[in-house]
Amino acid sequence: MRKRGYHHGNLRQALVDSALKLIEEKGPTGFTLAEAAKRAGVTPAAVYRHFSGREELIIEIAKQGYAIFADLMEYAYTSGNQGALAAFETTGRAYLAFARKYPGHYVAMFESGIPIAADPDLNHLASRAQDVLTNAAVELSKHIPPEKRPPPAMFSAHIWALSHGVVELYTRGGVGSRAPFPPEDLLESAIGIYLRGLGLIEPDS
Amino acid sequence: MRKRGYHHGNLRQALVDSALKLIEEKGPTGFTLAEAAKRAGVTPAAVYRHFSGREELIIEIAKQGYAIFADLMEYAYTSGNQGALAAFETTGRAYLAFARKYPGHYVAMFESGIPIAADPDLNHLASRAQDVLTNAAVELSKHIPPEKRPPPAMFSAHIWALSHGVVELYTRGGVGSRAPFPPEDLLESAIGIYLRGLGLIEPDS
DNA sequence: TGTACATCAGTGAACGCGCGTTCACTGATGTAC
DNA sequence: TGTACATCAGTGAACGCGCGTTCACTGATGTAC
Repeated sequence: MRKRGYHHGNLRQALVDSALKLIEEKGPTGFTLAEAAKRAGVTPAAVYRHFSGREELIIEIAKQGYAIFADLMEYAYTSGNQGALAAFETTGRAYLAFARKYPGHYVAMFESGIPIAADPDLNHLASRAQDVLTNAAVELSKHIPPEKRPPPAMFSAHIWALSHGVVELYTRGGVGSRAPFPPEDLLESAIGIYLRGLGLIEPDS
Repeated sequence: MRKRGYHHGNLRQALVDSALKLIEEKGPTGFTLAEAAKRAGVTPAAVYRHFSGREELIIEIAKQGYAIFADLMEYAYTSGNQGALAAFETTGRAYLAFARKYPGHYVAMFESGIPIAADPDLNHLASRAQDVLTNAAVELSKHIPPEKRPPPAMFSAHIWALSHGVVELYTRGGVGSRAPFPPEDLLESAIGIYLRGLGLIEPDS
């Protein structure tokens, strides 16, 4: 129990929380201001004391999502006494773990259609998340001979695209629902093959 | 000009077409039955002569999308006198080309939230599209020593996920809008590295 | 400690809107004789 | 070829609904004296 403020306590965060639950339950479209307010035990009009409108609430969720995401990725990357390679693979796994554990945030970040440029803070937080991935790529790149080294930003873009694709196609009831591979295995094996292609894993190991 | 039927001619397809335009213009959420009917020059109620409701219209669009998609991929794969490797890369490029040329279909297929299992025809068409990719993977797999060959279905799932991820993140105004790599380059280089990891491209070529 | 006052989070009612869907209908088209 | 009839694609009006948003308000909380 946190310290309570005026009437509700912390309505702003309570609204974020019920919006998250709504998104998780009903998908990206299933979120409405009215319903989120109702779940927080409050009149729809009360929302406007804390947000300028529907979009700003979604932006707030995306912001919190990017913050958690960046922390999680950074922690996965730096924790443990792993080499650059193992650290990179841990980070890949952390991506999927995030998508699973924070589906509402994930939707707000990647499927809600909000333009990241719309808000400076959001932009900054998204950049930070991207930097974590890119730094991991830079670190790992040092083990590749310079002449066959791809730009680290491209490197990390590849991994991000691959991870996102796995999440979208194979962790929901989409195209891949027939395929009998757990998303985790799918992503791990793909990253393994990719890193081998970069010469970072010995062909025979 | 096709042969005209009763009053409108071919309202069913006209509705599909205006729905597609709407999705392309306003995103996945921006499509409504009422607006699609209006654009087709018809009352909203007329829609119900051809579809049981909103969802059935979206399903029809997805079906047509999967049919075009499978044709396109198949054509890309079989056309030209290319080796298995070149054919595979052409197919990857065809994926992106489809997403660009048929954005409305793409959205209906992958972002509309309709469960493929909802309609047997849809399911069948989606399977066909998937089979094209998997067959390409099977063919290419023959060049990999059996003991290090991944299951072809996994192989093709990797490529599909990668392609989808590139489309979602880097062809819209999303996270990747900052990254200065054209999606086509991103996908091509990623597939190249991946195939090298499978031992299908010589390390030094 | 007690009282008067200012603040402002949340209320409740109302709004205009566009949605998906229904229904009895009408009138153009195709068909049988 | 001409007429009578059946079909059925599209109409127009209406529905109930929930949405996002606004507004004047109220009453609990925090603050000054």
